[in-house]
Amino acid sequence: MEPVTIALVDANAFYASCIVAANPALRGRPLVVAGDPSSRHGIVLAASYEARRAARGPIRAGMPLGQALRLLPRDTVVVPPNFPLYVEKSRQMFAIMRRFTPVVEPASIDEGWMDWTGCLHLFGGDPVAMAVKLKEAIRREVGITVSVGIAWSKVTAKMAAELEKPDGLTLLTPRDWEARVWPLPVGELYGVGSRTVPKLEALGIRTIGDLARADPALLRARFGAFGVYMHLAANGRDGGRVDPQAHDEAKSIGHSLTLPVDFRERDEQKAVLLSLADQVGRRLRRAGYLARTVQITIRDTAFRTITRSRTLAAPTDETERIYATACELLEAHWPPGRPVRLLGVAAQQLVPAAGYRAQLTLFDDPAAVERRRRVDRAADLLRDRFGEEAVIRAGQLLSQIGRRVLDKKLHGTSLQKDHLRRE
DNA sequence: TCTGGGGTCCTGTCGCCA
DNA sequence: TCTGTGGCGACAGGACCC
Repeated sequence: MEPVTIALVDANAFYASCIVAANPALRGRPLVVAGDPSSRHGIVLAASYEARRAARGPIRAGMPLGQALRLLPRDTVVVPPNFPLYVEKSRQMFAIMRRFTPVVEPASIDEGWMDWTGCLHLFGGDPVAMAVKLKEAIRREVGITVSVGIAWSKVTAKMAAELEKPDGLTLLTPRDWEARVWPLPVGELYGVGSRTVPKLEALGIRTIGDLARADPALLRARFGAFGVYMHLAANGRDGGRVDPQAHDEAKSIGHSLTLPVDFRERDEQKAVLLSLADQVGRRLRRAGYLARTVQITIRDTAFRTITRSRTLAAPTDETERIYATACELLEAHWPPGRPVRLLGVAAQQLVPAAGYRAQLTLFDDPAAVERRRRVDRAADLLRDRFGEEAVIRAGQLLSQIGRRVLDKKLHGTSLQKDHLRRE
């Protein structure tokens, strides 16, 4: 029998819980965290359990705010997101988890896996006793509740945590798996989303149990490697191991922004790209990476999204190069005058900057490289000292777009992933 | 109803090259 | 020299997660 020593800790309605922890007067009231609909950011990021219980239908993250409010009671409190607060609460939560074991793998800002194999003896070998202590410490010190699932692998622990929310504690053994997990709809399995469910149903697979009993050869033929994963996961044999280093190396760094109104003018579009490239470059430099590839994302008024990328002659962390490449991609793939709803810039194919920089001048005019580096370094220093708004690039000022448009969403969200990586 | 922003991983296609 | 093949990187898109 597999040892039951893998835990998943999942903060409940995390953004909403953080707001309540910081403003106890809101406790017990239906509350949703949502962006501003007037700038087309009006979707639900989180809903408190009071709100979910009081609603006349399911309230899900990602739902348009207007739609949610029609289901919610009139006295629902709508609050804007506060990303620095979430980052701080998340740091506190993971610090507590690491007091119990160093083997912690963050999955996102609000959940992470733990491997208790080496520390369970400190709690008399009782995983439930350990989970009780952990939940109590997080509740007392962070002011939020978490659901803990304990099982024998990452996916089984995740499924265990999903069985009881909020403030749950579920220990799942291989013996329980069939009885408790197999009856669930197949879309409840971690990794099976809304696109896959209809395809599985077309094969007569409606529950996780159906999936577990399905012919693995059929699943492989229909879904490839993903089919193999689904079959193993449905049988509780995903084999996932907790890897504390899993997020130490970033694979991409990107920013995107839904514009308050569609932008037609090239100047306006480029001003947005500059702001996004600036943010991406700053994060690259801060994290010590160079990017080989620059990708842009464009979403049109009909919500169709394209991505276009270019691999550079030499990797870079310079704002100006990232911006120039983003502009080239825009010019090459988006006709002038065509309106844009969203723009994004991402750095991919990252390599550590240490030890690489000396080679860069082989590809470029050394004086120009040095000048750009000094501009970036000066801007970074000013922002470190005086805040993100201390430096605005000329291209942004010259455009007709107000700072309001560019700044609001860009800062803060980038912290979500960076803080998961240990310095 | 009117649709955010941050990511990761996988797959298919195409061109290049041995 | 011609043709086939297989590996690989670049590129684009899709699906999923919170």
